[in-house]
Amino acid sequence: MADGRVPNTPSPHIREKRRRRRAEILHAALQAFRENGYHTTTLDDIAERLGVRKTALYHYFPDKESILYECHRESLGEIARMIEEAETCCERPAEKLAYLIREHVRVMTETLEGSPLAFEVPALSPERRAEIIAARDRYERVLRDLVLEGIRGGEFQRVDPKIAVFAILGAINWIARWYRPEGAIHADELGSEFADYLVGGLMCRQPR
Amino acid sequence: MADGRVPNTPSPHIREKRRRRRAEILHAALQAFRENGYHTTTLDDIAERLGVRKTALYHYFPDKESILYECHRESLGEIARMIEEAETCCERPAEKLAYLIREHVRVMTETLEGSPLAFEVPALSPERRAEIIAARDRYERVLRDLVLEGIRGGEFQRVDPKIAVFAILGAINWIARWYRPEGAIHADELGSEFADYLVGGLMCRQPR
DNA sequence: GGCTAGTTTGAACGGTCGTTCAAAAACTGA
DNA sequence: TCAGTTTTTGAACGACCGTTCAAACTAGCC
Repeated sequence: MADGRVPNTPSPHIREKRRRRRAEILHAALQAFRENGYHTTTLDDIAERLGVRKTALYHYFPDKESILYECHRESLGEIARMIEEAETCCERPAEKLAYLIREHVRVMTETLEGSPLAFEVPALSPERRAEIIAARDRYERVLRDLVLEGIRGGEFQRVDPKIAVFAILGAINWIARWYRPEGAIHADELGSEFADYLVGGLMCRQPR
Repeated sequence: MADGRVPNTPSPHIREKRRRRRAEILHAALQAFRENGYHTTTLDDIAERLGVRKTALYHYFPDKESILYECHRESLGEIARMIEEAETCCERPAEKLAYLIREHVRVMTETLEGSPLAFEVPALSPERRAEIIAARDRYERVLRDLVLEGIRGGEFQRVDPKIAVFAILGAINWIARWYRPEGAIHADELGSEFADYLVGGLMCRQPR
């Protein structure tokens, strides 16, 4: 018993299988959160979508909150990726901003399938909430700097960047409250309309 | 005992006192909902703010959900009043829309003190939820018609009215997520900036 | 001052739901 | 096929919290 054996590191196949199962759980949870919100979805709800008992979930996540937390981390990862891409693919602030809006809308509709994740931050423990909020703040700062840059360059009107960015994020996050994947409004059309509207509202009225 | 006496109708003074107490409870509840959200605030939380035990609340409301429901009704009442005023005080669609946005922002910051009421609709029972959603839909329709009118009159760009209105309401409702009464951003400045930005984004770029 | 109606309280109940745990089942790899 | 590991299960616990209720307290009113 007291052999010096290190716990076996699992085989790649097992590892991969587990990773996929975790992703499945997160996906089921996200759907449940979308339909009922975090607090009213029970672990049974999530488990039922996977054809399994709720106790099985504990093999993958230590508690319910961790499931929510991982959902947040994933979507914030996408946002971060999005920001990097905006740097390389666009030049002017207006273009970058439009790109970020379109991509954020895409994340909302595709990855999250309209799940109101951003609404559930208060459900996290203080430490995790702080982490998620910090990441969100970094994102907001990028957007504010973009607006500021646009104003300084004479492209944008002299708005309060903070207020403008809150308006933009509000419009985007609110998507979770009405968007339905099977609905009439098409996702990429939505992204373009939002980008036109929200960037257009910033542009100076009389060009040059 | 079996005298034919009808249960006394309470005196005006008593009636008024009770009305005020109900309002106090709703106010305390609204603050609690703002800080913790509906599901995580307990009746104890609300009662504690009033220096009273939770069971006292049952003298005024039959259950927790009814408290949330009355909060919704009150704020929807304000919205309805706001719509009527917009009819009489403004002419052109752009003006009406700007007026409604400013007023809605005022309701969000003053009456609700930033409480994210609009986020808590799913917590209501099906019937009540339906009622609140119906009222909200009527409001959205007013806004959509306004946008449509603006487009037809050549004032606004040819956007999808549905999408534009969702963006506007998202921006406004999101205020509850970041606005703090004691914060740096002043409430009426906020309303004006929102109106300028969100109506401006709809206007045709090259006026005549 | 005393009767009545209005208000608050403390104790307790009961349901829901997250969580624990030991045992069973299914799967992996030789 | 079989030992070892991973995954799932069922039963049960326990905490939290909305709710009930009878009793105590308070305020209005003649």
